[in-house]
Amino acid sequence: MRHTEDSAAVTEALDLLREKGERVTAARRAVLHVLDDASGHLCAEDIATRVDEAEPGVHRATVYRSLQSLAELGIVAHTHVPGSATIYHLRHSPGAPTGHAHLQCSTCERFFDIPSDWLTPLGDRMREELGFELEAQHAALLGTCAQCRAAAG
Amino acid sequence: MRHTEDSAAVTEALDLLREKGERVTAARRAVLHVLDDASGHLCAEDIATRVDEAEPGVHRATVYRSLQSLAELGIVAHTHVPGSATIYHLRHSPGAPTGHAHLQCSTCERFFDIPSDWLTPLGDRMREELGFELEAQHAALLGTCAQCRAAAG
DNA sequence: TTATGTGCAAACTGTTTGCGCGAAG
DNA sequence: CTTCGCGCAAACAGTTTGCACATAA
Repeated sequence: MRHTEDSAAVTEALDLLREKGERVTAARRAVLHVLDDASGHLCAEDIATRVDEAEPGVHRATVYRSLQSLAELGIVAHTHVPGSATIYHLRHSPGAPTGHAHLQCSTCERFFDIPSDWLTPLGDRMREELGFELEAQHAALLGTCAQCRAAAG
Repeated sequence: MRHTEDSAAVTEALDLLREKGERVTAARRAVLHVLDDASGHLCAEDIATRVDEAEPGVHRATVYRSLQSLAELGIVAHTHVPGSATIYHLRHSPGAPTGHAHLQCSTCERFFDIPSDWLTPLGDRMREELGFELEAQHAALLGTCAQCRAAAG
């Protein structure tokens, strides 16, 4: 096991694991570190690659299982991306106080974050008229970004 | 080749194919029939199954390819569904004048349609503030439906 | 006749799972 | 010491692709 210093966010997450009676393992610690370091959003495969750099020998399947349990515990959040891999990030990330929804450009495939509250009026309407509770951050929205629109004319 | 009567929508689609110099084949005709008959939204596999009933021997891969070309021609529309198969429907369907966006319940997996214009204010904001052009119908939104919310308490 | 679409099999990506071993508690 | 997580390999779903053959135009 590697003994890199755990950041505040990671320590918090590990404590939460222990509290819930879950085990703290090298793999889970490594996954948390990767997510903590990552500025953007990473898919499981990317995470596996980086985990394997820090903690060689950790299997991809383990990364998937770790992400699953961490998601169930509410430590990480995942966003489904149409037509490609699910992306993951730490839930109570310092940079994101409100929570954010995800936009993906269908052309260049880049992601853009928007504050969740942009979706609040829509969510309200769905609740009122359909009784449907929207989870704004759970699926990426598609469209075309400014750059690609300009490029396309 | 089967000689079932083509509906107006199917005839229109086939004409469009010819106009564009694309070939009218049994497989494509069958795919269009299935989409025309279908009330709800079907994934490629479902379409393949139904196509095979009407036109035995049509390969799944052909259905995928047909859907692809029909989508490029703007005859069918597809919606990516987080975590499962892409769903397809006829573009200028008689029942859907405005176009609709798709909601999926994460619990029971059922779909709900909402008018695209519910997303117009959000789309406007994205365009103004980010230059991002939202394609509201291109990805399903996730949440929890009234029934499942009630069931969960 | 000739380009385009098709059938088939095989690859591919993203993800899950059954099994026995190993390590956290 | 016991249970839970892990590594591994294999399976899975959804989709795409290279190739040779068939067929719409």
